[in-house]
Amino acid sequence: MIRMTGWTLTEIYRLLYDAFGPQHWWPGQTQFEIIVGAVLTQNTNWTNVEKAIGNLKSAGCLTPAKIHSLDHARLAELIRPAGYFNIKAKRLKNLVDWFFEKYHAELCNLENVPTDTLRAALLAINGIGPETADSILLYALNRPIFVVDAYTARMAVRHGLIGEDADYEQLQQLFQSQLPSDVQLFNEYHALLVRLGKDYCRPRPRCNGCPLENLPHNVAEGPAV
DNA sequence: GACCAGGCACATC
DNA sequence: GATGTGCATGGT
Repeated sequence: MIRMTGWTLTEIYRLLYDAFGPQHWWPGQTQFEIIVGAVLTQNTNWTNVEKAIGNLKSAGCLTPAKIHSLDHARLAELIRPAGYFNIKAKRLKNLVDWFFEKYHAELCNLENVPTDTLRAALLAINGIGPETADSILLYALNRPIFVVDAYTARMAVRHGLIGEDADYEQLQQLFQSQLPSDVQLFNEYHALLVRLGKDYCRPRPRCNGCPLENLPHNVAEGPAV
């Protein structure tokens, strides 16, 4: 087991959970809403995503069939508050088109598909990268996949858990190899890391009051990963 | 007014 | 294979 900081990922999880409590992720009332949110939140503040999802709901368009049938301009208009609305409209369409053509837009048809197969299929869709695919797998489809994001990378690098040149797959492997394969744990851990990141782990870090401030770290010199 | 946010694809070298 | 750039809104 790697203990470069003297702390295991399980112990770090406990520090975060004790400090912040349960985060109740993913915010979203249905599986499909979570899937849409995963695309809309790309490089965007969640409050902007909420507005876009609100627009889709108000227009009665938060269903696979509606998004499938909407023209690009109308979809882009509805999701405008989430930013990058033209590119995200295409990405949502690509995802929903795949869901229709391959699985007839029925989530139950995904249940028996192995996680690896599903992940590869999602990654093959233009506009769905590793973080978006993994967010869908974990939060919408309840698969035990750890979601890595910029905050995860910053925390792991700054506390010496991994080298700063680590890529997405290496970071994911770090967490998945050291933690039990547990959907609820992966759900809460990622959400807690986002909470940590928002409060303390920005590109210009704040340390005072950080639940991890007593861990050996190099925050002052740490790269803005 | 600058910085940042729960990325990704594509062009260029 | 690594690096740079476009995509865009809204909060701090």
